[in-house]
Amino acid sequence: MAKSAGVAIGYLAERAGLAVSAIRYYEAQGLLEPWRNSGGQRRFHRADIRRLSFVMIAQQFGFSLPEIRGLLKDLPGGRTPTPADWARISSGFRSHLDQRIETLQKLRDNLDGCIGCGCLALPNCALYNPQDRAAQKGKGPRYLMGDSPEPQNGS
Amino acid sequence: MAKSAGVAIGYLAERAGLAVSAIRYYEAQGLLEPWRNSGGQRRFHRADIRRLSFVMIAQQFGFSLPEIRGLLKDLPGGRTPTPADWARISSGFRSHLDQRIETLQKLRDNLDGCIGCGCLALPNCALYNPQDRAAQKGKGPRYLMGDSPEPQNGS
DNA sequence: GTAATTTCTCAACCTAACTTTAGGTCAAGG
DNA sequence: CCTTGACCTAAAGTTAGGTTGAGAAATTAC
Repeated sequence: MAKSAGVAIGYLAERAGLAVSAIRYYEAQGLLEPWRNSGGQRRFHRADIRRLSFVMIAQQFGFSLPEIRGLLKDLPGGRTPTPADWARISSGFRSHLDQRIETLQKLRDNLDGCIGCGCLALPNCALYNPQDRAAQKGKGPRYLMGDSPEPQNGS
Repeated sequence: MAKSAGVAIGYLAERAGLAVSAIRYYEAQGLLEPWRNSGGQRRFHRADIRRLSFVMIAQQFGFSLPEIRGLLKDLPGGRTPTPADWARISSGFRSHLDQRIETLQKLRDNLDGCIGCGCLALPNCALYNPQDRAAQKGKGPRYLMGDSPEPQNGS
């Protein structure tokens, strides 16, 4: 038992507040592993509602689906996750989140300084200086989010 | 004078740390308005380096290109922007940025609470509860970032 | 006066995260 | 039995933010 026949995709979708198509897509991305009933239809654990909630939260935190799949590795698929399971992966979240917040705050502080001094018009402004940003790399969607065109002299 | 022949796209690209193609794309999106020389090539103001810097910063802040175009409306295209110009739109930034930070902090606080109490497994957790999120709408990429499938009774 | 760069346009391609569509199958009700 | 609604698969479409490529014209360098 324990499996108690499972729930259908439509039910899961409604409970999670997602489109059915999104859930199929998530399965294709390896975020869920439903089984099939005799007629070939997907059956899910009720606990997958929480799993999907987690996915949605993680997305709000800025994680990509592959990254979320990684986080979910820590969540046992077979049994209902315990609070301890959630706590474990949640704390992984925590550090990512802290970093994002810190980055934004730094950006804001910089901006504050610039507003005060008008240095966006000057070459020594950290926010302004393109070379700084180009140098640190890996920020925005630079080069299709993966840094293709560069010198590439040697690995 | 003042226009002093302007600079070429390649120069601008290098100074801004962007690909040439990106700059053409930004022009197509209405973020820049270069003029053309006698041979039909784009010529830019030197001040456009800063304009592009602004675009890149705004992107890091999470603004979309249309939104950035809106912010740039306040930047006069014809003359070199003054520190006062930058200060004006920077302070517009400020409030957006504050909001983003606040949202993330709330999320973090919620998460902290959940880690402590294990309530991700319980129905009263704000982070967990799907219905809450489904109800507030307009968060993640729900329905292709624009809420299509909803009413759908007509058409 | 060439040769080598740059730049031009325009269309096609790319990734992420889904949705939509087309053509069929399964399950329940009357 | 027949209809209705939920479900199935596979492929194509969508949006954002660009990149890539082809073929031609303009600029720059020697």
